[in-house]
Amino acid sequence: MNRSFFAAGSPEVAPLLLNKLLISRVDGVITSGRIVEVEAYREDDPASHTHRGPTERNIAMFGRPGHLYVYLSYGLHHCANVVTGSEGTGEAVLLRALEPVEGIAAMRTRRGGRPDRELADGPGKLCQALGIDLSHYGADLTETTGPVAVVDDGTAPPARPLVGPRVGISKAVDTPWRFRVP
DNA sequence: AAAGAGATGGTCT
DNA sequence: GACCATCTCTTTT
Repeated sequence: MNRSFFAAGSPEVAPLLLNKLLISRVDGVITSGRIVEVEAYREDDPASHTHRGPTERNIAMFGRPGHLYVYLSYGLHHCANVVTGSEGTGEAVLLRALEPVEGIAAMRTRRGGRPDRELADGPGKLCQALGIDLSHYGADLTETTGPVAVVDDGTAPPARPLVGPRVGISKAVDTPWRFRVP
């Protein structure tokens, strides 16, 4: 993807990320999935990690767009975000679900032999399936030779994405910034 | 089918 | 010391 794609605000970029591919190359294994569910976050948003300004954890969200923000959720799971907006604005799009495309056998192994339907249908699950963790913090997603990348394979985003409230948050629960492929 | 609870550790107050 | 941008397993309808 061109870097300019990521320069708009997270609520604008989020639906455009639908149907893009997320590709990882970890331990020499290539796995990929189509992005089918996302959520937008930004600094003026009480539910965002950046709402109280830059910290060591969230600094990537204030960095250049098109890079990866990863954090540890509930001490157990990793969650992957695409940084958007201009540098310094503190916004990102959380990747919530993928439809597995490539390397499905490796995903099954990483996911402990769970049913295929549950390989990447959650933010923690997709990171486990693709092998994404804190070692990929800040990775350049526009660099296709890097460990993690967002790629446009020509599939257009849905004309009418499903829109709804975000999940798993306790503040700004009514802000409709979750987008899904129908 | 739905609801509840435990796991588990970093981050921020 | 409280609070999580979650997942899985167990228990209850």
